[in-house]
Amino acid sequence: MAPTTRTAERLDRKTALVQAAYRAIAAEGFEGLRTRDVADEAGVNVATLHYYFPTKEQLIRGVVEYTMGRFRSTLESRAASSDQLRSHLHAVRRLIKNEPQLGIVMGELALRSARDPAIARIMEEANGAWHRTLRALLKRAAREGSVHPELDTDDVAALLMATLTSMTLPTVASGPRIDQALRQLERWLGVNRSRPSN
Amino acid sequence: MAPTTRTAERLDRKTALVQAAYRAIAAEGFEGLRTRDVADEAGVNVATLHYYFPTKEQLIRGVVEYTMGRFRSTLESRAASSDQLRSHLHAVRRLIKNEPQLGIVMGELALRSARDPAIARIMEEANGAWHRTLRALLKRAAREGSVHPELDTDDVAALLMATLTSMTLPTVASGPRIDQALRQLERWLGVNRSRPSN
DNA sequence: GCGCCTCAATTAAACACTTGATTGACTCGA
DNA sequence: TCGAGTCAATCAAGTGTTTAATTGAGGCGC
Repeated sequence: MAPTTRTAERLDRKTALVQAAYRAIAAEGFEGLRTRDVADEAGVNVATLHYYFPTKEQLIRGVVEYTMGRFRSTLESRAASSDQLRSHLHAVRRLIKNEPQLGIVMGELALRSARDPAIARIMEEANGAWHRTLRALLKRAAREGSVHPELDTDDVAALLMATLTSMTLPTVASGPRIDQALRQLERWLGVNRSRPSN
Repeated sequence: MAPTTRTAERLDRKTALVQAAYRAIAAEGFEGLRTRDVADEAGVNVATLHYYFPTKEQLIRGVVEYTMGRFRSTLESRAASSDQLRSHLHAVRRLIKNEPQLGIVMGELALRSARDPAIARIMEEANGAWHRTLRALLKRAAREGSVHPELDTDDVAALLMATLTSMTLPTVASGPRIDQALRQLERWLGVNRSRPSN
């Protein structure tokens, strides 16, 4: 159970602190983020938190990295064949459904990016990559004939992103409407299972 | 310049406080909402704020009402004829574009609704009304032949809401992608101006 | 008109508690 | 012994809320 080396221990503790902060933000928002609570949750003293993260700001940076990493790993899903597009949509939806905290924290970060240039830059970068990924998936699907070849891939990718991003808002994510929205997207794309392609 | 009656004066001051809080939330989020700052911004003493709003919580309630009212007045737009749908989409987009604060505060409220049942209830109610409005617009458009008659109006309405709601997130609202997304929606709906209907 | 009272509105100054950050001592493995 | 890691205790600056006092407009008897 105990880590073998100092370095691993140190990593463990840092990660534990970041994850505690992540959970705190998910539960109470940035509004309710308290260094004491995070330290308690991680089972250490406040001073220990400040040993690893000199300022609260740097702890937040850690949460940003952790959160984006969590999300990125889903985006890089290596689905099999032609319906990569469909599986991508479902993967994102499943991710938020299985871990609602991730959606909430992403939402908090998105809102914070309006006041925090560092976060804004990171989010913009990630969104750019996401947009390119989606556009590539759409182009391939168009080439393979599973979606209409004359779709404006830029615009469709933007629409997919907007819809998926709206899941970070509890008012959207909680009800049944997000599933309805995704279903309609699949219908229009022609990638829904019941009516395979045309 | 001076209000004529006591009641009007009182209303003015309450409104001034609510609007100051509204601006504070837009600028700093709930995280940065301070009663002193709000009072200062409204040009009164902190105690005066608490004279009108016994607790910070009740001040926030005031902001919720104010914000939802602002949004509702746009939803009830009485556009002319068949392209009510299109004009509704544009009205919402224009609203957020002209007053970015509204989008940000709505986003903050949406996130807060995860921890505040009172806000959750209000937002859910508003979303229900919005969904019904959109569905009605879609059904009328289908009857009039401007959109495909076999669309699942529930699902399309949900998709429209998700896309529009994503505008409350700065990461979406700031770039050009939200306009691309809306353009694509109009294309699929068949309500875009360049290719009127089919 | 004039003195007296009432009361809504407003304020300066606390009050009680929180919060991010620091300090200095202690632990314990290498 | 040395130093990375940890903690109890502490600090300065907030932070929502309250209190006690002041102001000034309106009512009323005279």
